[in-house]
Amino acid sequence: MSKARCSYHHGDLRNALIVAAAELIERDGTLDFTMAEAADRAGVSAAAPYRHFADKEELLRGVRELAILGLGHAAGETVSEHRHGSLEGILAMGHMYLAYARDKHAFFSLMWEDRGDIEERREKVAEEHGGFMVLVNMVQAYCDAHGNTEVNSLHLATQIWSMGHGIATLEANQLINLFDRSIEPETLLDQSVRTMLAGVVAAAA
Amino acid sequence: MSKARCSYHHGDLRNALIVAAAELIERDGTLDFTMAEAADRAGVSAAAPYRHFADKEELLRGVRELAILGLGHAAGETVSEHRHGSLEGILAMGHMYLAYARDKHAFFSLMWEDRGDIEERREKVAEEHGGFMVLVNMVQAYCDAHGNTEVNSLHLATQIWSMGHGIATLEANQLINLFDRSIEPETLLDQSVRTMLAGVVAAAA
DNA sequence: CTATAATGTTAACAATATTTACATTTAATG
DNA sequence: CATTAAATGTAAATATTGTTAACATTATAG
Repeated sequence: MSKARCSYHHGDLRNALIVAAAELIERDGTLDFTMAEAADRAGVSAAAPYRHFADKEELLRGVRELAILGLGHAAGETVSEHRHGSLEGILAMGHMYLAYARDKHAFFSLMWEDRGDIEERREKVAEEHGGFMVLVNMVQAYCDAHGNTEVNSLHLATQIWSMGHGIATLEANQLINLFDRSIEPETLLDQSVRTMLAGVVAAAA
Repeated sequence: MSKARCSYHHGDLRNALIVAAAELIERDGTLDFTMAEAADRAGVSAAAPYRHFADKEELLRGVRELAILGLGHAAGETVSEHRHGSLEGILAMGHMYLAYARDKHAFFSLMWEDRGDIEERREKVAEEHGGFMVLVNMVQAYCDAHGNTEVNSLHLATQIWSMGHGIATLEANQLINLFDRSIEPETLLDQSVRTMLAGVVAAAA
């Protein structure tokens, strides 16, 4: 039972469908692909997906997991490229986030878009907490290096995440530069992160 | 041609449909209401809406306008209740934003959720720029009052908006307190806004 | 008062998610 | 190995919903 297309049975349809759906989402930039097309792309009939997913929503959940993993992976890459606890590392993390939101836009929104299954998504993100925890550690290291042991790095990291997330979503809706076309998302983010971290350093003095 | 239900003609169907849709969205917390139900609620047949809206998307746009206006109105209320240029005013603005996102959740997401008509939404928001401009003015006044004439208040206001927006959307997905249930969105926002504004004051010194 | 534009109605239509009844393969069991 | 149950596919039918078409009624301009 390898991944060969013996004839009748697919062998790994569940994953094939998730990948197919992901491709369609990337291609069209929306979540409006049809089950039939995803099935077709995986080489099966339109009803086959229902052997693996209760409904389209469940298939989307599968894709979402993929997206969450992808972001977590990118976070890992980023942190490995910078000195631990460095300002540059934290800023790079922000840039990675903005880039992901831009380049994998449909994936990015899928991750947060509500479809009633908030609790389930929350669990997924928590489970694959690598991404966020990486940031928390970087922030912690930064604070340590700057002599502030008082700061709650989890709170501070959450603020940084929020800022990045807010900028990313407003940018996606072209609202970040509503009244000033020259605004650069990365600049805006860098600036505010610097200010927040400077606040930490100042408090330590 | 008053608002009486003479019999055949409704008189103000377009608005009635927008209100009906808004009610359904509030009731269910999703955008999945059916055209038929909205029409029914307005007392007309299922096909009638198409005399006023090309498709469901266009009706949604109508509701979105309502939501944007509502937020702008709340911003006006908030600013009028606080001393111009005061820190409290800016913080209150943030609290209002978080409250709106919580209390009118479906409206809030509808405002930003992409459905391909980003440019159109961008225009709507720009048109009804009251809300954001109110914040820009408050920030400007704050900076003036604290002797910093260098700061770009538009940039700073955009950062504050982004932070509020990020916190609001992460909270909506229950991610703001993923690893620390005790985190309070308003506290987090207040704290970061204070830090950003303090940065401005420090730079002026 | 009449012609026309607006606005509603009912009855199809079309696209899609989903279910049903049946087919084929795999895997477990004796 | 033979048999059978569980998985996994298929094709055809169903249900929901957005949308259009053909026709009816009202309002309004001239």
